[in-house]
Amino acid sequence: MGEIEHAKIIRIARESGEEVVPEPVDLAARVRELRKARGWTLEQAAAQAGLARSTLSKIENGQMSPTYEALKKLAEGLAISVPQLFTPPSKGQVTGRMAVTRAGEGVAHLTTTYEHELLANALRNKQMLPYRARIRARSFEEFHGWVRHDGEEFLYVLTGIVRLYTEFYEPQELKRGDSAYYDASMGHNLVSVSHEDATVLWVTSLV
DNA sequence: CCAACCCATTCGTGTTGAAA
DNA sequence: TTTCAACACGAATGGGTTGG
Repeated sequence: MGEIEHAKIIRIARESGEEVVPEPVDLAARVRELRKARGWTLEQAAAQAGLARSTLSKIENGQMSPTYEALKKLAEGLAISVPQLFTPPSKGQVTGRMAVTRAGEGVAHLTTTYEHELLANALRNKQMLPYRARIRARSFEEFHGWVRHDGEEFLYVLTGIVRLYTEFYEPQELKRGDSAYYDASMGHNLVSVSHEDATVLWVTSLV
């Protein structure tokens, strides 16, 4: 049961990001938006792209449609790909997001094997899923098979001692301060071996 | 208040490629 | 070849802010 719940919160987190409908976006506005997002002036952006600022101005005002060469330079200067120039920005891509979660104020999510405290839960559409977990499981048998999902996972032991079972490696005993990083598509289950339930910081990538 | 500045836009010109 | 349209540039212009 535990592994199902575990997989579920990850899936929910993954799906909570709003889907972006690809709609035609006009290049002019997009370029200006990208430039502004970096806090650049026309001069700075033009220097980055290797274009004249007047040219960039015209592009942003729809007075000129750039050649493919200019588009390539522009994309390079803005450190993005050419296709991204025509892709409307996803909502969460706005720079400067932040979420602070005070100790013990994460969103609780209980399972038979783990007690999850989701951190930065207010932040939607994020690339990582951080949570603190209390490991209640004491033996591998408490899980029904391997826990596995997409993405990569980072694990840092906060208190106690855990044993990390993985599909392809020998079980690892990890104590406070130890950490592990692994592909989450590889089966992975965690149990406490210390007298008290261990707690760990887990970060799962949602990409 | 005005000078000095910064930034964005507009203007005038050179270049290039395609059509007549 | 001449003509025309479009791109790109630097210089000039205009709007807005800051400091004396």
